[in-house]
Amino acid sequence: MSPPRERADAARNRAAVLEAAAVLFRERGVEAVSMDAVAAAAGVGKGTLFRRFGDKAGLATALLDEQERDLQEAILFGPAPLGPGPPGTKVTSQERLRAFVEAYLDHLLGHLDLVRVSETAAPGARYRIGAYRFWHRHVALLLAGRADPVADAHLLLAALAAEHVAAVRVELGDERLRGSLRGLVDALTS
Amino acid sequence: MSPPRERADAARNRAAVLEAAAVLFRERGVEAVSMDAVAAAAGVGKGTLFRRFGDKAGLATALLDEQERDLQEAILFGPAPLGPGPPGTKVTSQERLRAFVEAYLDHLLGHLDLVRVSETAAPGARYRIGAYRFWHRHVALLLAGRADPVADAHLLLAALAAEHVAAVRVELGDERLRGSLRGLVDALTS
DNA sequence: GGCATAAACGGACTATAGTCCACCTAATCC
DNA sequence: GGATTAGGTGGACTATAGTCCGTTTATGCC
Repeated sequence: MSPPRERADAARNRAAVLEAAAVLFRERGVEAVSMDAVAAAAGVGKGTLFRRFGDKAGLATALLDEQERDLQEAILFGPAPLGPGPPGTKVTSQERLRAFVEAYLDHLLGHLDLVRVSETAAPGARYRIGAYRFWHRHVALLLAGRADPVADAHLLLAALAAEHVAAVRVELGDERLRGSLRGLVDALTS
Repeated sequence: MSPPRERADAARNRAAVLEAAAVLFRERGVEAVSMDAVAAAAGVGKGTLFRRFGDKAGLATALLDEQERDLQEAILFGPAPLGPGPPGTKVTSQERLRAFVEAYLDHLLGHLDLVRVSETAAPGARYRIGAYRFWHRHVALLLAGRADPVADAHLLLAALAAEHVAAVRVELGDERLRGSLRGLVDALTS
């Protein structure tokens, strides 16, 4: 079974779409850009755009993919406290969880509109994409001491939903937002 | 300044729309009903429907209004632990918060699709509607012991967002969902 | 009752997401 | 290099949310 490679025209168009979308989103804001506009700017038909990315959330997810990979890498293999550090490193779950929340918030606040679209375009979209599963698994592992780490991990991630963070940020500002999340981590790992 | 009363035709149409919407939503599910269908069933033009309710979220909010009023009444004036009870009643903030979360979950799970639409139709819709403000104020008062009750109240309500509850419920079931929320309340009021 | 007016009405209109399918082409095999 | 074909392409099409504005009507006043 030779792995069926991606066809050259497909690869070209995928790159063109991502490039065009990145530019348009930066110039006009994610919300204000229609899928028609992205297709036109990429020199591609609507059908191609949707076949490849499914919907606007899929396009946003694809654009976020690279940055999220970096963060995921750092969590799995990077230095403590975000990552596990080299073998023998001493770091508590609480420290790692705090570091995760900080890092995730940095990531989120840096791409808030994009994440928001990727999470809210379709109902339940957030919970189906691979990234959520990754964050959830990581947090659940760090909450191993709790009665129901899986449920509690969802709870913590609810407070990190783009929609929620966007709304609360406007009212309270970044600092109080960060503070309350630190408080939550502490409350869950005390 | 005599208060300008609602015109008779307006009142009639408002009632017709709410009635028609309630029936259609029950029969076909909230998601599957278009605004056109609601307007047609109510014997009303699209313009009238949108003028009055703004958008689909507004319509859902109007439908929820009555039930939410009951809950709000019970919180403000009803018997303990959900309400304050008669003067002199002894009830802790933790007890009242637990009761609120239980009662709100009952309400939410009973109208999940409707609440979901009311919260997610427009970006940030959830945080602007009056009901959210009410729940937030109530929770913040009960969290008076915390360093930042306002921020922490948003945190707790994030875990009660319809989108979140709908997704987690499917994975964990109602019991574990309730359990994790009880755990959060305890963690925030310890 | 007739009139003035502000409010409400409703359907045509626009914009956008997302689907569908007839056609095209890159890769493969001989 | 020509035939084969899986997969890709793109634009016409549908469905729906939401807007606009000319027309209608309830209401208060004379």
